[in-house]
Amino acid sequence: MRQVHPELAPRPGLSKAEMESLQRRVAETAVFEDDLSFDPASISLADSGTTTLTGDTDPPLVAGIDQSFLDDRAVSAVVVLRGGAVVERVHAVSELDLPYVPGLLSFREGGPILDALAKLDSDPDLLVFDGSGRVHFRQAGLATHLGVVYDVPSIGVAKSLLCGTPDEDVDGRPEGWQTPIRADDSVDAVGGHPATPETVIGYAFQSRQYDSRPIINPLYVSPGHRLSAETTVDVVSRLSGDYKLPEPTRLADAYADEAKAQYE
DNA sequence: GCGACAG
DNA sequence: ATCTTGTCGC
Repeated sequence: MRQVHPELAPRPGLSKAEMESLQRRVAETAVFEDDLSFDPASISLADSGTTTLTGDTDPPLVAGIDQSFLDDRAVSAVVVLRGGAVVERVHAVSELDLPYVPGLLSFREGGPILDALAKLDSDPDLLVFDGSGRVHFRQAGLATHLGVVYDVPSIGVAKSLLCGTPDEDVDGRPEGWQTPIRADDSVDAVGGHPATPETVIGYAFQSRQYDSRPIINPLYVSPGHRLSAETTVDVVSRLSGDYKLPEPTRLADAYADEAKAQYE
């Protein structure tokens, strides 16, 4: 996978103001509408090989990315799926330069993730990140930032909401439920277009809800790059298996822990 | 000053 | 994110 915009890659040593201005450039470059090389409906977790008889084609390559941490090092893991089959796994251990600061996550975790993605042989059609995409103060969260660097369709899947306002109360919703997340005052304009409450920057999505106890919180999904908010939820639902997190993310999460164990 | 915040 | 025992349920 080649970086189309290496000049926009998160790099260490920038001041807070420089990081924010780089994020504004990323947001200007990002495309929040569908520009895909595959049909979203072809996304599936079913193991479907090529069926010459019907002319079926292989499902798209989807990469799940997640990290685990040791002291001041990050273990970045990437798991690539084609349908429900794992076709490649890579990981990288990198030194962390910055602390976690809300809104600047891509500068702490982005570099380490690029280290892992550089080891990838396959060329994913879609990147699924653990964190926000467009749901971000400058509409340039981790998923947007790295998706733009590679100019590959990307999605952000977060377990909590960074900013924006859900249309409806998200508590105790049934499986499959979803509601738009709209821009609020904390979300900056992009491309001369102000971010108004009409701007849908993501969706709250209840991927799972077990009959029993603890009410499960919804996922907060948002476009990273080259997908609309609507297609983003659709794709995440297609990538959902038996757990709360979409399968690529869940497998990357497990692999990050597995790899981490080798270094401690 | 208050609020409030991905991983 | 990470530190952690037990506990409920399929």
